[in-house]
Amino acid sequence: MFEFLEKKLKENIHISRDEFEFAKTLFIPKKLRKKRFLLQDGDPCIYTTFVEKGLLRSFTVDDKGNEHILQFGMQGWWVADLYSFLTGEPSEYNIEAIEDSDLLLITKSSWDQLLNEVPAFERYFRVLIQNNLIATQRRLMGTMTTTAEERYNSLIQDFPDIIQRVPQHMIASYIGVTRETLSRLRSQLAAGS
Amino acid sequence: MFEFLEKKLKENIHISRDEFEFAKTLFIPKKLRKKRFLLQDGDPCIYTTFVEKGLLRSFTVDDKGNEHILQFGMQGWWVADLYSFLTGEPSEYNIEAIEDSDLLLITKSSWDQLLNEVPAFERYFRVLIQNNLIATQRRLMGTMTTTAEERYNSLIQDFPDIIQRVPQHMIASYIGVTRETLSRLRSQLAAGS
DNA sequence: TGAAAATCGTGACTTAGGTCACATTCATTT
DNA sequence: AAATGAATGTGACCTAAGTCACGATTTTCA
Repeated sequence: MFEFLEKKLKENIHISRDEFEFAKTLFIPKKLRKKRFLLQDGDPCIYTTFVEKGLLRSFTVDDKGNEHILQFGMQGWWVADLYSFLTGEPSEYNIEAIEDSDLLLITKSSWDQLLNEVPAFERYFRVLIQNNLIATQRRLMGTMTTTAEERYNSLIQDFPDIIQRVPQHMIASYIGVTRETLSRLRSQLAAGS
Repeated sequence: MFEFLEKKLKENIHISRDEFEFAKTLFIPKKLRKKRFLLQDGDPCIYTTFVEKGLLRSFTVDDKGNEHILQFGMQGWWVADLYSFLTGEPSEYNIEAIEDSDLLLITKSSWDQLLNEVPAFERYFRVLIQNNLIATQRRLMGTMTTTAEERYNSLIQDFPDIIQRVPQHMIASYIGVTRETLSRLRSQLAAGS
């Protein structure tokens, strides 16, 4: 149940066996079946989630009922609404399983305890958040400087297998266009090659 | 020269006098005059910068020569191209002073030293980056869910004084529209009230 | 102070992507 | 196996924002 978490931690930091055993006591294993929700908007995001296996997405729903995907959470990734997790305020995001998933949940108080008692975790999360910030800044600038087609191509470049695992309308809502636009774009790409 | 840095640190973490004195030795004070550059794209971003006084902006220039602003750096903020700073790769960003500014620069190796020798700084930067990530995620979702007008209103809501200090075409390139679009938008807002 | 450079406004036209509507295929459940 | 719902494709039309062009005003700095 903790294989992938252990692997990911050891890629980034050095922790002792005792520290890892302690960490394991703070996580809550959970299986989440496809199409089930881990978080619904309006509720506070009380867990940060590590994906041991499967695939999640976090997304908002706007006034017109359109979904906008903030993040796909693949194996080895962390998923949460950070703001709600840190403040306890109601979340504006939903988190849903795209595939049957094995998750490791940790509450805010356990997380605080982990950071306080195992300084290596403080560093681990700093690096994690840092990389996430870099990626999010890239994506933000991408929406300002590139076309929908370029963003689609970047996505399949960066995450080739996501196309196989995720329905197209979710890809569309991740790159920031409607499903119709992505559909047309793909048929143009297919014709042009 | 270190007044504002000290203030900002003490808002977030507890550090001893000795630790702060040590930290001070790692920073390089620099005055940067209006319109001068701290970083030009193509060069590696060798410093992370704390703004003691003044105003910076970081921005990219796309193929057509249009500028896109990632960040304004006001008093008490940190500015860098994180990716380039961490990896040493050439930066795709420029950092320029919008006003005459007093800066505190720190190199990667000094920064590493600071994080290793004063654990409170590890936490300080984790929290800083965390808040930046939350804000950047908000801005990203904003570009997908809101109109240019709403983004403009949010900006003047969040940073009322920025309108006075920054030329309009930079505001436009921050919210992700052309200067013409922002100009028209403003005259509509003025007419409608 | 006087010339050069920035900045801003605005009109005419173009365009990428959105909206709405309907049809088809594919998957899921009972 | 039938049926319901999810996912995709595609045509016709619309709209927010971009592009290009020109003038006017304001700053900057030599």
